[in-house]
Amino acid sequence: MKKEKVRDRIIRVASDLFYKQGFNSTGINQIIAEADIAIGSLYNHFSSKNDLLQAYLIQEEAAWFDGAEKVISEISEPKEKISALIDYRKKLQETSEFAGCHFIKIISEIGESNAAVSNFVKAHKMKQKELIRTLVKQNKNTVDSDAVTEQIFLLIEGAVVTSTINKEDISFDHIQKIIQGLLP
Amino acid sequence: MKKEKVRDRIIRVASDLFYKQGFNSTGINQIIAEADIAIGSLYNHFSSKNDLLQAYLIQEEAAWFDGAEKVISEISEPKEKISALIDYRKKLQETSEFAGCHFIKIISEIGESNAAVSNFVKAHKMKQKELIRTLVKQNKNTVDSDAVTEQIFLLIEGAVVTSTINKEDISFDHIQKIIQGLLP
DNA sequence: GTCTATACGCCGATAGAC
DNA sequence: GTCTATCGGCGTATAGAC
Repeated sequence: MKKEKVRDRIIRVASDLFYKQGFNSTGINQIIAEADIAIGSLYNHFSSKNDLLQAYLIQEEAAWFDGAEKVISEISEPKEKISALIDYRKKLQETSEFAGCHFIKIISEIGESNAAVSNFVKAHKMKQKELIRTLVKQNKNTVDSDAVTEQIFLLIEGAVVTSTINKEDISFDHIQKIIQGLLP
Repeated sequence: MKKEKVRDRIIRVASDLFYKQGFNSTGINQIIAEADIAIGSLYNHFSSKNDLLQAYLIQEEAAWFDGAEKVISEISEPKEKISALIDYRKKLQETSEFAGCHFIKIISEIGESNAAVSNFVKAHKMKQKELIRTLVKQNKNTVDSDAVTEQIFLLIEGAVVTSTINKEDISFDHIQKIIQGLLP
């Protein structure tokens, strides 16, 4: 196995800290200490903390879709693919100890103060919705695909924030039932 | 009209800043500058920034329920009360320029680092859900009140976070239709 | 109970040696 | 390309005068 590159280690450490304790609560000094590098090395790879934030978001988006598509591709029935997508979100919450959605978190924290980040998150959520729409349309006899897509998307978002606040995953079980009832 | 007390002015200014630019991004110095007081006065009224955070959350919860109950009490039909509650959330988003839910925001920012805050937010969301449950049960011929309550709650939470990211209120129009279709 | 002055530490970022 | 040393500023909080 190839040795992990310095840049990758910085992103990995920073991602973990940004996610677990928040972007503003994570200092450069903590990142370099946990990554076991000097501050000069960090600024050799990233021009600013903001630059590191963007790398973090790009990496998390890639990981999110890689994981989602892997789960979906293992199943043939569209209706079951949608169920698997919800289980995927549920599992992400469980493995992170209900730390929540990376993208909702960062928007909650920085608001509209950084347009690049706002736009990235907006685009990310749109891509998530389009993935749902694709699966809904693959499902035969769905009456109003767009309305069903919207409802599924909103229920998932609601379940994610609710499970983050309550530190439990029962919301995902609720929406599984609702959504399976929605689909023919 | 009675002159606004210093303590109230501090809470008002701090609340606005915590909401609009985030808790961690708001410094004590900014609060005292905008409230036009000295730092000694702030620490005379609040023992720490954390103490001020708690006062902020308590005040926002009171304001939320005052506003919700006012809107609901003006209507007699339970089904229309639920519709009015959704419009209330929509209006809150519009008047804040889609700044989002105070409680989801603070949890996203501080995570589980402050148990008092986590528990307060969890209890607040439970109260919101119980308000919905009361209205659902008042509506005649609802088949499974608890399941419908859960679904309405999750759809509203999903609409709030989605409208915050997209800076638009169309999600509320979507859930109005869905929820009106759910209720007999 | 409001004020000013200040303590002490961490913040992000840069300079320049090697 | 990684390192150490250091900058200027802002963070929360306290002391003590009035």
